[in-house]
Amino acid sequence: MSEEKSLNFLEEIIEKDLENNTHNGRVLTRFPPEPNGYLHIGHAKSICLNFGLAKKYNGKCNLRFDDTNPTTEETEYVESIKADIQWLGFQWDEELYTSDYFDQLYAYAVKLIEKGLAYVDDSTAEEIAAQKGTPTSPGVTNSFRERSMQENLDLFSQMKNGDFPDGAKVLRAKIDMKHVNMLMRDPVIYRIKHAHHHRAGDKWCIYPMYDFAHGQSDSIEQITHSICTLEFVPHRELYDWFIEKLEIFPSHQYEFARGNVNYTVTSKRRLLQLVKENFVESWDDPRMPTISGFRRRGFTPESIRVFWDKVGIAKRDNVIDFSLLEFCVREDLNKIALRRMAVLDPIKVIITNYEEGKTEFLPAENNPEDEHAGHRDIPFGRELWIERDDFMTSPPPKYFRLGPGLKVRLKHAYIIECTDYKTDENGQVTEVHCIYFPESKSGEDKSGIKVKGTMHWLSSAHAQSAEVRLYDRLFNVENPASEEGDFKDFISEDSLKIISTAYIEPALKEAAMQDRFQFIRLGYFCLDKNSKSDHLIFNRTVGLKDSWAKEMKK
RNA sequence: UGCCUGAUGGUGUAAAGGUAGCACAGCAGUUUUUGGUACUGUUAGUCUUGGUUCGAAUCCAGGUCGGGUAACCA
Repeated sequence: MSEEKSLNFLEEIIEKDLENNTHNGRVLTRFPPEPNGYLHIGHAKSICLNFGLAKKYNGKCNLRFDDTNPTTEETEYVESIKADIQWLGFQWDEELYTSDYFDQLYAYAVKLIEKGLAYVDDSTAEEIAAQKGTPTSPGVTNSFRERSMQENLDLFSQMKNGDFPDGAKVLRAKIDMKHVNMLMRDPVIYRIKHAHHHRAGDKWCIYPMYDFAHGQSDSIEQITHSICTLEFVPHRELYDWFIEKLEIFPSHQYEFARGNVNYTVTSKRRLLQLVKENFVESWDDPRMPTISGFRRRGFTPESIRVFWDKVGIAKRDNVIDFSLLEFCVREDLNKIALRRMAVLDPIKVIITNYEEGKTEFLPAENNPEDEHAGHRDIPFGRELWIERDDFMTSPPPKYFRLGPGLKVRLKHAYIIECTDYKTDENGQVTEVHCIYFPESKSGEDKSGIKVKGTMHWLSSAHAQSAEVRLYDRLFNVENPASEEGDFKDFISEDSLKIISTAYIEPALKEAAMQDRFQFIRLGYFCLDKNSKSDHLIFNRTVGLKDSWAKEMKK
C-alpha cells in the first residue's frame, strides 16, 4: 500500500488538462537554456521538473537552446549543457534551437506588421527608454509609430538585408504605451546585430528578442505546458498577446519558484567572476554549484534528483538548507559506496608483541549495506598508521579511542591496548606502542574483551600514497549575494584543504573514475578527473555525520 | 509611487471549510566491529485585525511584511 503523494500545482494543472482532454492527452514540456554558461544546481530543478513531468504523464520533453543573442552564446556551452542533462539521467525527445526558427519568426514579424501591430522605430535605445515612462507614469508615443504598413515592411526588409548599422532601428510591437504592464508598452521585438551566430553563422543581422522568440518557439513545437520561473510572470501577458495576434498554437506559460540553496551563489555573473578571477580552479571546480562541479565532487545524479524531489514545487520564495543536499548524497552514497580505509594525518603504531616481518591478510566487507558487494583482504602487520586524532596522551571522558592504557578494536582486525608512546622535543607524539590480543581477531573473537571504540588503520608496509582534497562550503555566510560589500569577501578559507601525503589501502590502487568510496569514519570520496595511476587524487564529496565532533564542541 | 506575486515550526513542503502532517536540521535514547547506518522518542508552526460559518491555514475585507517588475539580456 503506497502512501498517496499530494500533487504540486503543476501536476494538478496537467491532470486537469488531461481530464478535459485539452491537448488530446498530450503533454509536451521543454527545457530552454540559453547556451551562454554552465548549468547550475538551480537549473537542475527545472530539468527535473520538465523532464519529470513529461515522464510522469507519459509525455515528452524537448531540449531547446534559446539562442537569440549571438554575442553571448557559444557551442562550448551547448555541449556542456547536453552532457549535464544526460548525466542527470534525462533524455530529451528533440534537440531544437530557437535559431532554427529564425525564418518562421521573421515571417511572424511580417505578419504583425501587416496587421498594423508592429512598426520600425528609428529612436535610440535611450529615447525608447525615456518614452516608455515609468511604472507610475504612462509612456508616450513617437512619430515612427504612425509609419505606414508598407513603409514598415520595406524598412524591416532592409533591416534584414543589412542596410543599417547596429542600433539604427528596431522593430516594435504596437500595443499600448500607457499599459500598466511596462512590457506591453510597445516592446522591442527585433534588433540589429551584425554578429556571427554560433549556429546560424552570418545569415542574419537582425535577431528576435526573448519575448518574440520564446512563446513563438513553444507554439511552433506545440508545447502544452511552458514552465518557467517566477520572474517571467509579467511576460505572460505579452506571451499570450503574441499568440493571440499571430493566431498560432496556444501554448501556456506557468511559473514556479526557483530553488535557492544557502552558502552559495548561482548568478551567472558571480559564477563567472569566481572562475575568471581564479577564486576557483574552473567551472567544474568541486566547490562550484554547477552541475559539473557537483559531478566532479562526487555527487550522484540520483542524489540531486532526490534533493529536488524532496524540496518540491511551489510559488513562494525559498532558501533551502545546504544540509538537505548533504543528507541526500549521504543517503545515496551509503547504499553504494565501497568501504575502504585511508589515513589522512598519520601517526605510527607499533604492535610490540606482533612478530616482525609477518603479514596477515584479513577479510573485510566492501559494504555492510550491500550483501552482494563482497569483500577484499587487507594486510596487517607489526607497524601501522592510525589517525593522529585517534590518540591522546590525556584523553577526556567518553573518548573511545587510543590513549595510555586504553583498548580499542582495529576495524576488521584485533583489539589493541596502548602501553607506551614516544614524543619529539616539541612534545609531539611520534610513535604509539601497543600490544595486541591474538584471541580477539575480527570474526573469531574469543578474548572476551569488550571495547567501546573501533578505529581505521593501515599497515605501514603496504599503505600507498595519495593526494586527498577536502572540500567544504565555498562561502561562510548563508547568502553571499545579499551581504554588504563584495560577495567574494565571504569565500571560506576552509573551502579546500589539500592533503598531499595521505595513506590509502592497497585495494584503492584499483579505483576507477565512476567508483564511489566511503573512507571509513572519514567520509565519501571519489577519484578526481586529474588523478593519474602514479598520483591518485581523491575528492571528498561529503563527510560522515560526526556526532563526536558535535559532542566536543559542547 | 503603479502593477504583479507570495506569506504554515529554524529550513523546505502538505492539508481543496472538519485531527495542522511529512522531510531536513536540532535534542534525547536503542542497536552497532564505522562516534557512520538503522530504529525509537521529542522540541518547534498557520503574518495581523476583523467578518462569514456549528466549524477557517483554507472563504471575504482591511492592514503588515517579503519577492518580482521600468535591457536593442534571457
